[in-house]
Amino acid sequence: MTRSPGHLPPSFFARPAEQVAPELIGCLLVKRQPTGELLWGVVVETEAYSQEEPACHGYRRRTPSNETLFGEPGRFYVYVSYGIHHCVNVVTGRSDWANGVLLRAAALPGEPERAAAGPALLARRFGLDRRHDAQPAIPEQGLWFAAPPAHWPAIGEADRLQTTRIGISQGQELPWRWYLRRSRCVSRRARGDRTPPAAEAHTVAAGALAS
DNA sequence: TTCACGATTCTA
DNA sequence: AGAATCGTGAAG
Repeated sequence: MTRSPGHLPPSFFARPAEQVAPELIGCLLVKRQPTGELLWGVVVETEAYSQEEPACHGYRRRTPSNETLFGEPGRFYVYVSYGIHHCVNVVTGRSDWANGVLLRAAALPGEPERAAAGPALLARRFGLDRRHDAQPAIPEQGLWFAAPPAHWPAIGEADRLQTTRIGISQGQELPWRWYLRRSRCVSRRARGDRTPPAAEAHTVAAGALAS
């Protein structure tokens, strides 16, 4: 079924966003280019959103623009931010329940560290826009997630920092943001995080693997 | 039809 | 710290 090794199946996303979001850290976002080449990056920062809290796009009502968030898990939900930017989510949970994980940053092999440091930059780098909205995250569609290669060092609880979400005015108390501590590709570090941002094992590993 | 507001980013 | 910039939802 899975032609692509490590492909995260739709069932992976059929759980609450706050459960999926931390597990997505370290996974690969992969896009098959028109040329056939693969563009990929390590997900280093995510946020969870859920219908019952006010920061969620599905908090108020179901509309044409947030419809995907209410749909099947395992699809991309792409929305326009500030009229200019695009932000990419993967839908989680179950149908008829607005639930999803925002992809906030990724580390790309052989590219500037901050090329995808932020949700809009990530979307731009991967060339994603509203046309990708509602698209299933499967290899057959050309855009999907893969588990970290088995020979990479496993990411544990201690490698992730859990903190509050960014850029929202409501629901700021919820600790629903996670990022890879050592990564330099994170959009913004949490206040009080004094982890030396020097070590970037996974970024380096990614670069090495690409060559 | 009009208005206010961002799940952001870049610059000073 | 502040501006840029425009799609979208709620109000009128």
